[in-house]
Amino acid sequence: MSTTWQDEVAAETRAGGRISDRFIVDKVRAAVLTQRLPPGTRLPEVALGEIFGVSRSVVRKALTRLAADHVVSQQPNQVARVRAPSIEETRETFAARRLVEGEVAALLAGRLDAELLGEIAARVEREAEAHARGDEAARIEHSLAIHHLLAEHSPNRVLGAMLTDLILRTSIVIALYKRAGLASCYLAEDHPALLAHLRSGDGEAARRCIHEHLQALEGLLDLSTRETRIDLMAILGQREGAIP
Amino acid sequence: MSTTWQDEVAAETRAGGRISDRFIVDKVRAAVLTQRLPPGTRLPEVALGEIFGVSRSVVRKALTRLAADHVVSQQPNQVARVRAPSIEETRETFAARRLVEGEVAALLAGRLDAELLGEIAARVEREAEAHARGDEAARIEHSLAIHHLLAEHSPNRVLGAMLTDLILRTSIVIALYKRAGLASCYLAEDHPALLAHLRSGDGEAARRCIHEHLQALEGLLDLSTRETRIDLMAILGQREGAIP
DNA sequence: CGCTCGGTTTTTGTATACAGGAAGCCTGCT
DNA sequence: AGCAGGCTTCCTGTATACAAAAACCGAGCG
Repeated sequence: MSTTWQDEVAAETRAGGRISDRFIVDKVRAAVLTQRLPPGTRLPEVALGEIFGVSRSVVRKALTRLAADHVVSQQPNQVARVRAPSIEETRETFAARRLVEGEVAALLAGRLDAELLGEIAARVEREAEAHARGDEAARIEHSLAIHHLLAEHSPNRVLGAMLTDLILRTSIVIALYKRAGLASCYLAEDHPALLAHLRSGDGEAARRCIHEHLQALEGLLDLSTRETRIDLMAILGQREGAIP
Repeated sequence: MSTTWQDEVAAETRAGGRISDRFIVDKVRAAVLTQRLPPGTRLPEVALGEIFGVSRSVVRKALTRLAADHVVSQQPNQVARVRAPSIEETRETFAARRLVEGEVAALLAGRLDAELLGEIAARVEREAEAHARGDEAARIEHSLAIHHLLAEHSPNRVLGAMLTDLILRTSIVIALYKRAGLASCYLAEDHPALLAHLRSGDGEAARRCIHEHLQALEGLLDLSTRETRIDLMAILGQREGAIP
């Protein structure tokens, strides 16, 4: 994704699609996830409007939705900024996701049809391949897809929607707090083990598996309280020109 | 609350406050909770704007936020309508709340300071009094306050925010599906028992208590699948003039 | 050198105008 | 009478203009 947003807008309009708030939400969210938009980045409405070729009305709607998704923070009479979840919030988000995704996995175990199981199995395999060949972007895509499949097919759709939200939020903080030296947050055993439990129908094992998986993932992050780099960035940080 | 919205607007402006989207959100939400706005009610932007004395911009923002809270449904190029959660969604909402509020209660047990415990105890007492004297509105207010106190003071604020949302949603469906003959959804033993567990610090007992409480509450509703009264109302229902 | 005060600039909040789509309605035909 | 088609009317989507608030910048002073 080395293209600029203007290029994508041009491609979209050529393809006959109108630029709507949803388009903007997707692009900004993707940019935050890949850290092309670092935390604290200012997102003025007019600037975004010019980039996407729409008026402030559409941009405002998009920003409101991004705020509801906890991607940006919107305070009255102030510019919207890319949110920088604190270390504490990061821990709490992981804890919440452990609870919710564990329950979803437990509900789902043994109830998956063959097609869905196959889809998950394919993703698990392709994730391992991507990791082996060092393609981190592809690995993340497959890993996210696995968890999104669980969320989308949750028998309890309310929990499923909550899980979708939590997956996004954890992805953001993983990008934020990934230990500098670490090439990848990959745990080779976890996804295959989860798949096995889902297939065998052992709900409690699936729950435990999810729990440990997320615990391990959180452990790979640099959540040292001493170094409050992020808070400083949020307070001082008005690095401009980051809009590309 | 027998006053009309126009009266409340007049009172607010006299008091020096501007009418903002938040004001509208609160009023509509309250009206939905008390069923002054039945499910399916149309909420055209211009009509709301005239009632509250603001332009469509503000109304739109309010409606967007109400949609994010699952109070109204907004589909492209269609009027916003008061949402009518299905029976299935009702069950799923209760299940989600059992999971989340159970965890919050377990986290909270034994960690509450004396002041908060006192506040909860006072609410429990006043709820019983209100029930004894047949003041259902006051009883609901105190009951909601108890659960909101748990949500607000959750050590995990992410879970706390999720619980706040679920409390609202369950309140809506309780109002919707309350068994016709039932005067009140009151379970005399539950809140005092919860308080005792929170005080003693037995987290698992508190979780179980919440679980059973919510299960009992759900049992008091009329969720018979045969009678799809609500779906019909959502489909046919465009009873107008229900705005005041 | 640091701080404060005032003006300027940027940015959001709100209202309004116009265009497009959906729903309802009335007429005319079968 | 029932139904199809077109028309009118209502309602939302988007753009834009103006007002108010906040942020920024620089001069003047301690």
